[in-house]
Amino acid sequence: MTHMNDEHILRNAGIRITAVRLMIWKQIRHSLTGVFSLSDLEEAMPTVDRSTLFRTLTLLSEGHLLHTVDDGSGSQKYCLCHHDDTRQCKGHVHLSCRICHRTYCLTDTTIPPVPLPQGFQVEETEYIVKGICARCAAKG
Amino acid sequence: MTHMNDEHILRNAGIRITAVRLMIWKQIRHSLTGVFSLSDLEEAMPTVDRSTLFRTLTLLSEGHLLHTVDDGSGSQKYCLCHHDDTRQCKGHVHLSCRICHRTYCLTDTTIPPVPLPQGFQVEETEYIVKGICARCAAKG
DNA sequence: TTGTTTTTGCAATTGAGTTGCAAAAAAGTC
DNA sequence: GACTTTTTTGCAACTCAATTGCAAAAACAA
Repeated sequence: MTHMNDEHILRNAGIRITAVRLMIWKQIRHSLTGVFSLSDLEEAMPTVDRSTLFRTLTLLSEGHLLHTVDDGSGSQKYCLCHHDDTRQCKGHVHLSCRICHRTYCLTDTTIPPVPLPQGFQVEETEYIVKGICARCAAKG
Repeated sequence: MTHMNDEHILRNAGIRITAVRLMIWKQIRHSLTGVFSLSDLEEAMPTVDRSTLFRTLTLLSEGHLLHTVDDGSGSQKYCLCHHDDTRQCKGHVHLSCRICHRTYCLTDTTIPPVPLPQGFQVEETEYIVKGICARCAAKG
C-alpha cells in the first residue's frame, strides 16, 4: 500500500493525467471492490463513454496499476493491485461464482507449480476455482 | 477407452441419433485432435450449419462426451474425453499458446489442490498456463 | 400412410470488445 | 494570453463469437 495520492500514482505509472482519467482511477481505487469488468465500471460511471473506459483500463493495465483476470466467464475482468505494481502480485488463485458471477481474489493463495513439458515458455498462469460462493450458497 | 461404436456411445449418453449428429461425432472423435473451438469444427465441416454444430456441442457436453475448456482466449473450447465419461477426467492442466492460439491438454498433469475459504462449493477448477509453445518458440 | 415431435438451417440478435474519426481538451510555443 | 500542435474523448460503427426464433426438413409413432 502506498501513501501517494491518486495523481502521483498515475504519473508514476507513466500515465498522463486528465480529468476523466483521474475520475476513473478514483472510482476504481476507492469504490470498486475486488474483481470487476468493463460493464461494472460502465454501470458505475454512466457519464463516461465505454470506449474511454476501455482505453483507460488498457492504459492502467499497461501501467501495471491493474491486472487483468481471465475468470473463464468469457468477459475480461480487472483487479486493483494491492501492491504499487501488478508485477509484484501476479499468480494468485481466483474464485468465480456461477450464481452471482462475482470473482474473488485469494490474494494470499499463490498458484502451486506443476511440471511442464520441455520447451514451453511460461508467461502467465491462471488458477480459477468455479462453483458457488458462500454468500450464494447460504441463500439457497 | 471404449470398444463401443459411435452409435452406442451417443445412445449411451442419452443422445438421440441423427445422421448429422453421427457425422459430427465421428468428425470430433476420429479427426479433430486435442482441444478445438466451434470455429475449428465449422471449418472442418462446412456443410453443417454453425447453429447445429453449436447445439450438438452443447448436447455432447451435457452428455459428458466432451468437456469444455476455458483457456482464457475468450472463445469456448471443447475437448474429447479419454475416458467414457468426462466426469472421470476433469481437472488437468492446459497450456495455451499466445502465438498459434492452440491449446494443449496435459492429460496426466492433475491440478494440485489449494486451501479454499470455508463455504465455497467447488464445482470445477481450471489451471491454464499461458505462454509460447515449443513449436512456436522454435520458429522464432 | 398420416400425424406428432424433434432437429436442422437460415436469418437475425445479443453482447463484449474494439476501432475510425471528428470534436474537445490538454500541452507546447510564441 | 493567443495560437498551434498533440492527445484524449465521445459517438457511431464494426467485428466476432455465441445464441435464439422460426419455418422447413427429418425422425419417430400410431
